[in-house]
Amino acid sequence: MDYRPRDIEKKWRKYWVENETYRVSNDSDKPKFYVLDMFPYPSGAGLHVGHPLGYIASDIFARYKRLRGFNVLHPMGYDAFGLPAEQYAIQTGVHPAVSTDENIQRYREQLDNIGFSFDWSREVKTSDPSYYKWTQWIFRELFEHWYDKGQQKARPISELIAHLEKQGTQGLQAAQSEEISLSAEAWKKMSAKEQDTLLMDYRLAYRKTTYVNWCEELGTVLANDEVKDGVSERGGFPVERKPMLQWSLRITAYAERLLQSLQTLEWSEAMKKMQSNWIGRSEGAQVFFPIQGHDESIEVFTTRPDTIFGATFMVLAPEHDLVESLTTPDQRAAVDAYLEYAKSRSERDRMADVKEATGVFTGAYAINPLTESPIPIWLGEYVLKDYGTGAIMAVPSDDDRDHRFATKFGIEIIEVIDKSDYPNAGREDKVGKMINSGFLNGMEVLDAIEKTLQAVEERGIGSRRVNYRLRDAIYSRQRYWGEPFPIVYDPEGVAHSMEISELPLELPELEDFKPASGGKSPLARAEDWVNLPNGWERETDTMPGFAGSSWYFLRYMDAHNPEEFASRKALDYWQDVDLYVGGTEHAVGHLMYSRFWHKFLYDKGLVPTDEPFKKLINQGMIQGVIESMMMQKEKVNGYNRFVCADLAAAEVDTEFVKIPVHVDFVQNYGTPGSYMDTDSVKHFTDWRPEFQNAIFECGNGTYQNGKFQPKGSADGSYLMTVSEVGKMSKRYFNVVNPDDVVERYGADCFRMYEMFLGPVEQAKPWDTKGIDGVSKFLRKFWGLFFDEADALFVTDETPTKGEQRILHTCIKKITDDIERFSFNTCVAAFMIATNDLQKEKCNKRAILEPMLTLLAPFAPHLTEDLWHQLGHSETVHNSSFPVFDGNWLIEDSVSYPVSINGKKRAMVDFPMGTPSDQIEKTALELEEIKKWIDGMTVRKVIVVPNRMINIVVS
RNA sequence: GCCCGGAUGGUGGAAUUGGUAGACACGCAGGACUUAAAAUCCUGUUCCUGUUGAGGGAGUGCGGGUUCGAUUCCCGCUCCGGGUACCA
Repeated sequence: MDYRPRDIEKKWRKYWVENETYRVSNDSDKPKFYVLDMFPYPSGAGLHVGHPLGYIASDIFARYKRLRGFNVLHPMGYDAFGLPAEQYAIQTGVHPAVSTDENIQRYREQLDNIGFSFDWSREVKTSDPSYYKWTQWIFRELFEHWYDKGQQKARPISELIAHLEKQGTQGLQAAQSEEISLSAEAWKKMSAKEQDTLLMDYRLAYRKTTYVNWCEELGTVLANDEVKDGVSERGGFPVERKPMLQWSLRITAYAERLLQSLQTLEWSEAMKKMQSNWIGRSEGAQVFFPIQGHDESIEVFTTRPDTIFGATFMVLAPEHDLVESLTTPDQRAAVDAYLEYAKSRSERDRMADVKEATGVFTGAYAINPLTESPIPIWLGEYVLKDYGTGAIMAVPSDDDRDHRFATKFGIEIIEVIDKSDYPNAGREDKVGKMINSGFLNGMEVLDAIEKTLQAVEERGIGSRRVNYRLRDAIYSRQRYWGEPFPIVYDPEGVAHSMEISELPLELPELEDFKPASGGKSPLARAEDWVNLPNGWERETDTMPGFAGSSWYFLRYMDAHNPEEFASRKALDYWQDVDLYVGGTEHAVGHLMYSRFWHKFLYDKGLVPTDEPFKKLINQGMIQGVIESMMMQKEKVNGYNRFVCADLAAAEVDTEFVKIPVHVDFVQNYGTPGSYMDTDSVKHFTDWRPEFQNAIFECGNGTYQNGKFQPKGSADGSYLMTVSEVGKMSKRYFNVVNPDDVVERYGADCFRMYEMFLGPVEQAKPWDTKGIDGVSKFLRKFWGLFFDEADALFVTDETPTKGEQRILHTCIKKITDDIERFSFNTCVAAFMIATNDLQKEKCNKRAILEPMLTLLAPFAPHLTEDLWHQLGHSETVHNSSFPVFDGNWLIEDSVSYPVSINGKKRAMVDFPMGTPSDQIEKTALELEEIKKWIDGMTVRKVIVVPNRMINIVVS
């Protein structure tokens, strides 16, 4: 019987669906294991061969765990809200729900084609009201809670109100936007609106005016990680800073816990580092600098309190609250001009010229609290409103930016650290001895920091303080295709959360998805929906992309529960995700927000664990080969002119642009010798008719309008192209669809080839060339079960020791390698075992059957087919993984390499357990060894039992 | 700039605790089968040197170090990939 992947794969996929083979129960005596893939956004482009890499790895692991006796949860679903569908709707009028569903269907077909073991009965979709009901519900919970820094947990807002009524803000340790001090009487006297505003300072989901990344083109606000280099990540449109009233989530309340519990996670160090950098904890001091002639003082945060004697000026952010009152009349004009300038500067401008200091003097002076000398107060855009206190004490002697500023504006610089003992130390290095610093003189920097902290606290001019770079997450989007906020405003403008019984609040139907006027969401146009009969109004913003994906892994545990986001029983059984597989691009976005939400739910006692994802594996990107031709920028006599890459390099004065070419047209693509022959050029001009009359010039001659004019005896075009490795994308014409590979080689082959390409975590270019090796292997493996006449031929004879050794070597290797996520070496091990068994002409059931189970996670279809051919009526995927027996691997003898000074010179066999001294003696007497030690002195002989022998001579 | 990764044959990669560098594949070369081709199978394939054979030398980005022994550990560089940035 021939191996025909197309037939058997279809057959068994149908069988698995009909038999609900991958359906998982929440009721099981088996230990649980939760394997999760990162939520895909179903884009219109469908899957390319890079996407399934992680899914294949996790599928292998899930199937392996199942065979090892675990009850494995391995679900899949869709992050279905998002900008692209909405942009598409604006362009075409197709409702985002419709295009999203089409895309999902396409994804599903592509995923099904690869033979994954997902339990599709648990599929979730974030845009489904039965799902986003619970996204809204969690938001509502966040709105109804504040964070108690004393107890280190979230508490209900009602308890905060009770506290305020009883004793005002006294004794309150809360995470908040601005520190407030208030008496109980003052609280009680406040209007409802005033109380609402005050509570917003505490709520975990709150509304306030923030400077946001406003993108005019998209008509919406973007999160920091949706902005790259000052333009929107999607579409590349300009982004500017704009103050707007926005919903935010107080993730900063959890900064310390998010940082601390990173240590408990099995994530790559790189990943943890990225998160801890993002949180950006720094220890230092909060110090108050009195202002000359004012009651107020300026609060700064510094990590270098030791340098305070060198603080010769202060700098405030242009947006700082005190700017108005500090500015003196004669500086007024200059300050106003600077503020005008600062406002015009977008984030992008600021980034562009980081090196150039700008600023203006306010005319006011502060008093350095330690030197007691007056120091000038400046404004400068290098000080950021949102970081620390929005004001700094500037120490030009020990800070590069302060130094640049002081040099430019002629401000005094006092050296406070003698670094003569550290000739290589830079300005900001924390080394050296204190000078010109009063009571600190003579101390080492680190001691001086501690001493200053003490002094600052003793004198009551400040205190120790920990600062975080992490900012609260802006949670409003002025879009249609997202979760509506479960918030209504009364006529006073006070925000109220909707009753749980009123959820889900569904999106209203709209005809037109363009943003409404005044930077408002398209929802504002659904007046019937916005305006409630009682005169109240709905919030018209919607939630951002990360809302639905911040908790989806919990919903899979109990995907259709209408009463709760997941039942207590399901949560207690599944606990958390044991293995999470996905790309690094979510390092600080999704992974940070999910951890934050999870900790909040944990505080509420709603989930049993403090962290959602125990182990994380990051799959590398599969890249594509990008082939381009060099085209002269200017047309020549009205024709486009393409030239060979070599010629283009020689014509230094001519400007060229790279025109990407479909890789299929290019000969030897992906190599330095890639080129377009005459046929390729013809294909190209057929494909891109706008270049029909173009000139194609190479060393061999010139091609135009279907004719090749050779130079000399050349017989065709040899137009060199430029090869690069990069993103697989439509615009480079290098996208490879997994469906095409599966059609040609079968899903089992595709799965194994993706794994064989290299370590999962490493980025690598896709190249179909090597796939034949895997395809041959699968045929060979199949062939083990059949005789020359292609009839099934498997016997019940007792296997030989050699056959057992092949099997058990393979079991050990596969088990070890799956456990350490080394799937490429697994494939190699299967190849070795198959080659060896073929040589032995092994057809014993006792060997071949365990081999099937071993291979089942990798090649689920082929193994299922052979398993049934062997007479089983149950699926191979519910059989049990073969047990390794080390006894079969015990050898009678060991081959030792014999080295002279670490270089291998001979091999010699010894019976197992030969004593070292005898090994040493025999080794020294070997013919091949003697000639190396003749005339030399043997200094030492090292014998590592069962490993090697090294003879040291001189 | 700072923080992480990485660099091994013509190519993808292997070497798990410091112990035989190049497993397993691709490609290439030669051979078998075939009228022929495809498919399949066999042999060879790090480089240099050696007419064959045997042998010898070099070799894991570069330069040094530790060690009997280094792809693996340490120090200093180069290049590539990713993250991040007036962060006080």
